[in-house]
Amino acid sequence: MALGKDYASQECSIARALEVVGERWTLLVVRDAIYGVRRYNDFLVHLGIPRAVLSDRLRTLTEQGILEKRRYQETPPRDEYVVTERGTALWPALRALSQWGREHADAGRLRSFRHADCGGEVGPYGTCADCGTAVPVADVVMVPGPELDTSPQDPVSRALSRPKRLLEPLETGPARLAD
Amino acid sequence: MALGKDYASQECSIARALEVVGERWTLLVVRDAIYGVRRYNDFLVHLGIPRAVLSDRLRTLTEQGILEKRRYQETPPRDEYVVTERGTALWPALRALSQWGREHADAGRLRSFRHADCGGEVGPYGTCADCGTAVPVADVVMVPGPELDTSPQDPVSRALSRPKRLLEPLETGPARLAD
DNA sequence: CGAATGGGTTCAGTGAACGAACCGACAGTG
DNA sequence: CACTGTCGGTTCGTTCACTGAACCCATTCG
Repeated sequence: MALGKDYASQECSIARALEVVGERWTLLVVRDAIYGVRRYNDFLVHLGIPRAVLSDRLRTLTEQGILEKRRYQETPPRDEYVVTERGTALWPALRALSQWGREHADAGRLRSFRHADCGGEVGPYGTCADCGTAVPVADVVMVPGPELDTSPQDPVSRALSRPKRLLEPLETGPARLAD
Repeated sequence: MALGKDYASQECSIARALEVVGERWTLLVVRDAIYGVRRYNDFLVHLGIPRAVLSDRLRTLTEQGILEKRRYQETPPRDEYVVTERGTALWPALRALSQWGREHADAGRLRSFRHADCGGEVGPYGTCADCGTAVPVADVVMVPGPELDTSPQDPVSRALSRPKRLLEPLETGPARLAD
């Protein structure tokens, strides 16, 4: 961890996890990656994070095998950051934090998560309220709630204010004019 | 959050949660509180955290209603910090982080969590592997694993290296000589 | 009396985060 | 060909949180 020292004295898997993803912004970058954000500029405008910090987090997460840097076009060379299996394994932790935030930090219903197969809501333990199965990340659909701002400025927030299956790449629209 | 700015631009319950518990050390303080640590000095020696930071975290967590400051003796005046319902509600997130740390950050089995009623292991979704029920925090027993240091120096680590039910106060032994 | 304990506060030094500026490669426009 | 814009960064000065050590006060033990 970057802040001065790590949690070396802690014999604890929570501390080990926080050494990897406990820095400021890191979990939000992973969250965005699971939501389908892949490009440097999309992370930048959506998070409002300083460029130097974003570069550092993307590099660290890539080194840790949580993201994978992938060239998606050659001229000009452009890379995207795709979340790996190791990264999607953080989804239960993020979902639990999201749940806690909803119930204990703002009380708003900004987004909800639903099971793609049957439409049931994903409950506090990650299982579908309707069919009871433990829903894998790829089968989760993020649905905007009533308290989510309906007219955000940046294209990334706009793309994330529509229902969207997790892990699928984000279509930010005005990226390549040829579309 | 304390580092320069908060995550104000983020319309996201994960960001709201991280504003409250996302600072360095904060989640480890909550973890210790759930493990049964209650006293300033016990947090101090177990976490190896600077005093000023610990004071700040305890004050902030108390203001947020995650811990409750409670006077347990009058002469001399002594307070303890007890985790509230709002604090124990963070357990699913901590358990998920712990799970990720075990599988993706160190591969060691430092501790495991078991269902007090039937002894079954608490699985990745917080349910008991044996009887299938979603195990509430108070019914979780923390069991030291094979890779945990068996002879730690400080009394808090020693108390936590024996099987122990979560939320129950820690007995650190040489605290009050009259016992 | 002197030493130890519990629960802090204060302070100087360091290092990370912040924001703004800059940069290089390329693409499209006039 | 020059101009403008986009993408993915790096560099740099300032600010601010974390760190470790020292200090403090009330009380209690020997």
